[in-house]
Amino acid sequence: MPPGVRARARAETTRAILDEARRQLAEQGAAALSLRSVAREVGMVSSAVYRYVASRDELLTRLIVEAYDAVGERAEAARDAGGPPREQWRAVWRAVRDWAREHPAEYALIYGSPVPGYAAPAETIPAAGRVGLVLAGIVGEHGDAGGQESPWPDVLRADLLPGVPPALAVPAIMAWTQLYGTVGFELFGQYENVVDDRDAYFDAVADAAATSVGLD
Amino acid sequence: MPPGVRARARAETTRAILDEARRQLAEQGAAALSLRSVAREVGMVSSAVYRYVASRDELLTRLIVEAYDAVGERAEAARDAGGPPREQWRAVWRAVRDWAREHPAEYALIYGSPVPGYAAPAETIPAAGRVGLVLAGIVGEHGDAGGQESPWPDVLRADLLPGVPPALAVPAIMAWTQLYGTVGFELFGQYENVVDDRDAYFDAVADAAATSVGLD
DNA sequence: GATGCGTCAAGAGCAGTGCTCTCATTTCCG
DNA sequence: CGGAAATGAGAGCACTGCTCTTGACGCATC
Repeated sequence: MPPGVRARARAETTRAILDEARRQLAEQGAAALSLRSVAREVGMVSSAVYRYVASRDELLTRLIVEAYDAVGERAEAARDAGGPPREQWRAVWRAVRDWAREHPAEYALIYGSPVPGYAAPAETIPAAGRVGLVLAGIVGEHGDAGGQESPWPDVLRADLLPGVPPALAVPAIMAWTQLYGTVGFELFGQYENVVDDRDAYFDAVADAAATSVGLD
Repeated sequence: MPPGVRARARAETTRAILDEARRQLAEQGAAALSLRSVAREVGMVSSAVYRYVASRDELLTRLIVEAYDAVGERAEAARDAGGPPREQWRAVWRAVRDWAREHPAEYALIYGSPVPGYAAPAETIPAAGRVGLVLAGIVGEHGDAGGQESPWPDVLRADLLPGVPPALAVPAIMAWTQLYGTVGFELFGQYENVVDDRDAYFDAVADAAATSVGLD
């Protein structure tokens, strides 16, 4: 069965709407994203857009999933480029940072303050975990806990990071947090007049984090 | 000269507007904050509010400054409660986290994604630095660099953290970032299904950070 | 091949927003 | 006391998300 003219047109229109929405998101941020102006730009009347997208919130949800997937893909590609563990780790960190700097509005959408009145629906959850999985994978494969008992309290959900030694689980979560904290602070201007050489600082943070999760 | 009826009324009206705005911010978030509904609630017509607040952005700016001051005050109070350095450090961390959990919308306003189209004006800068100053103060007073050369690249603005040993400056910035990263992740739901015991986890992070900046 | 079902775009309309302008009233100060 | 400044009210503009109705079109079935 060929998709049929109608199905094809629908797919194309949907794509056009999402693309235009992402464009506007990138240009003016999530709060300024307007269904009406997306419609205008795509060349239809606002009410017609509702045939393709149930609401403004649903449009945002789709953009969120796409963003999670985009950064996740970049992180996975960085990991797959190989090299020694520490280099892999740094490559993934850099990939996240680079993606964030290329797509600040999308980064803000997924890691910034939640859009008010908007609760992330379930379909975003798997996409949201991809970067974390990549980091956990590196730690699980190459992290050296030093053969010690875990000095950390037992605070994580069980089976959260399979393959990661218990003594490295908490450090891994801390490192994951540090990654997004650092990228967020840089992106949202908190390092203005604080950190001069952002590249070098970021690499230093990545390296410190690598040490904390037992790489090398 | 007594302030006069007019000046007093003006101060009261301004206060009422700001209070109502903060209430709405707390209840529905920054994007849902509407000058018109603030006006309604305060009991005047929307155009009259513009006699007190130049624009919605200016209203947000005032709320931002008040929020920075509030969390800064709490952090200073925690430091001033005394105790050994490590305890002081943890108290400040907890103060920030507690304030954030009590005022999530305000926290999101100052540390979340910037409201689109909104650039933080200069008057927010001093207020924004208060918590960082508190942390830097503790490190400067009690941080022990171990007498070593700084293994960190020279990436920070000169004279940024007076009194802090050079070897501890980068760790201090990293710790400051980690604090807000951790609080933000908890607040914005990234630890959902990840970290079970948030209190214990947070204390563990605070402790690790304390060690990294040479406390004890 | 004609027909009727379901999808689709368009338009009008509702309630809300930020912001500006005008106008009347009130308070203050010389 | 009278003019100047400050204040509040109202109308109005251009915009938003979203709903409902109306008319046209593609397409599978009879």
